[in-house]
Amino acid sequence: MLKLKNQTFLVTNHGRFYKFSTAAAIVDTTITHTHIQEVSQPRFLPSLDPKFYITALLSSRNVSHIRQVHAQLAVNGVVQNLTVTNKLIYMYAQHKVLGDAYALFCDMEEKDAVTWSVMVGGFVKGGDFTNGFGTFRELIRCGVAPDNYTLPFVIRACRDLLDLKMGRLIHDVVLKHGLLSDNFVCAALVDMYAKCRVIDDARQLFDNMPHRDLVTWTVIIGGFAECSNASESLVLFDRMVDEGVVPDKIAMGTIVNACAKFGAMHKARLVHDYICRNKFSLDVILGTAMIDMYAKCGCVDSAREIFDRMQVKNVITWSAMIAAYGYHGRGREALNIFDMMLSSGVLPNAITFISLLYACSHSGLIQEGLRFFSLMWDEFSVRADVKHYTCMVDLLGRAGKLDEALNLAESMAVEKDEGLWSALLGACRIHGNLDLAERAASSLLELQPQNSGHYILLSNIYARAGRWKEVAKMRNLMTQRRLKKISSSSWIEVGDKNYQFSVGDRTHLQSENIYAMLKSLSHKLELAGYVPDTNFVLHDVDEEVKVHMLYTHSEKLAIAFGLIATADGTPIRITKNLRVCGDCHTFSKFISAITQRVIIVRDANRFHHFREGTCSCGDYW
DNA sequence: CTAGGGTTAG
Repeated sequence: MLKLKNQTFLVTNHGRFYKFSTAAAIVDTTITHTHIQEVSQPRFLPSLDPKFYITALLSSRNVSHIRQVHAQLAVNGVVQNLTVTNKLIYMYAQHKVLGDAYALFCDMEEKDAVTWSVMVGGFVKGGDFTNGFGTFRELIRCGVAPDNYTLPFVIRACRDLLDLKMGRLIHDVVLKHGLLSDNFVCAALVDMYAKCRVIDDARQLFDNMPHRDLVTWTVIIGGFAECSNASESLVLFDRMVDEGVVPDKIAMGTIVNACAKFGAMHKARLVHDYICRNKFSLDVILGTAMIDMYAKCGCVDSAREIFDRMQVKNVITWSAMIAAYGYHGRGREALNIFDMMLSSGVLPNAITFISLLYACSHSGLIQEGLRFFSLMWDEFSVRADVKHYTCMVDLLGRAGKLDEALNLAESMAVEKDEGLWSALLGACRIHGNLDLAERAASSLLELQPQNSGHYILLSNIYARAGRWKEVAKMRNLMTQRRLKKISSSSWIEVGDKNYQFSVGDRTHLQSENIYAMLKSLSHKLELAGYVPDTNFVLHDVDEEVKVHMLYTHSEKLAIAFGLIATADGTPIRITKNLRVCGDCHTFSKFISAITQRVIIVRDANRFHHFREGTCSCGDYW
């Protein structure tokens, strides 16, 4: 061992030098492992029982502690012990010192299965997927058999990267080594397929598992929710409980999220009840999820109750509550929560400000919105990104300040995305600025060439201006590019059941009645002055077909079903997984007027209350 | 000595 300058130590091991700084080189091994500490002069003991080092590493609380043990190991030659070195690599990786972990890994003359999985896992957990895959490839190249520890890590990397192609390759490796029977491996595959939205493959693996454990259940339940299959998600949860698998708080969090996503109020109450009965603590994650669930089921006051009862709140909790008030059009209360947040000493982040600015725009709080927009950088060093600008464009646009909205968008340093152009387009709706609308729509088309809605929109803007050549061009482009339909669903809850409708849905048992209801309504709607906004249908189809197409929106189907299935006086609550088109809003407005029913539409997490032909919530339809 | 699922916005 050499002492360099007076603070640095070099320790040799197998002819290789390890460099340690002051804190690193010193371990007083005469005292127990819990007392690793700095002393002025290093005192080294001869090699000790590997177990000692393991315990020392286990109690290391920071990188400097790990380095100290490492130094001691190097001096005493214990580094050559596989178990100890593996643990050392593991600890370095845990503390995200991947360079040191890898240096050690490369130095090892002999590696075992643990060494490989610790290294692959270290890279993947640290988010370094390239090196994670690289190390895995190296493992294969060295003729080592991948095992049930290593594989979940690489599968997880595929999941995080949404790399389905690689995922399928790894799936083959799993089959080749007969490891599908391992729950960790299989659950990872199910999760990977679900996150890549190949839910059928996930389901198939899941169904073929002999002993499904809680994690796999959680993964598939969350997977179906993520893939917008509400009924399967909720049903699977019940099936899991029926089969005697006891959910933990993570599983509860998953089902809470499913309820939030689908606005499944009845189920939400049951889940809440289950959580109370089984005495789950309202930890910060589950509590926050429940706030979100109640808010997205339309019950912002229940959300607030949970919020008030939570002992620990983090920035996500506060942001969720602000967002909840925001999309219910209760802007003042959202601002109030923000003030409380600041008083409690929690710092807002970028998402907090998105929620806050949205709350302002949906409640018409123009001045406040502008104030927060400048304050976020000046006082909280949160830089405005495109989402914040979108909120501001929305806010100014709704207020009729189209020029200011445009100026703001122009002044942005960041690139405009789809949401920003949509907000500008929304602003154009109010003030009919054709040039800007055309620009916005063509930008949308450029950004999302696969979204057929943009083509139709632009085509109609041209049609309105009588530019038929361009209309034809749009039509041709659409056929050329063989566009996928954007799939959109609506959910409605009647009693304790949830019903899902997709565009043009005829699978529902009461389809006949639903379409008959829409037909019988159409006359009354017409009398009331409802003119279908054919903006959202292609221009060169027959008028009759057009009107038919208008009545096949998932939301309208759901509302018609709601009129049939619910008792008079019950508000109809619809949840939609995409932002609804303008005509759906107009439609809802007229339906609420002629039927005297309250219709609550939730889309893209915004709530619109239609009562006797009016819409609250700062919407400009 | 190694392993998995969960919170806000979009």
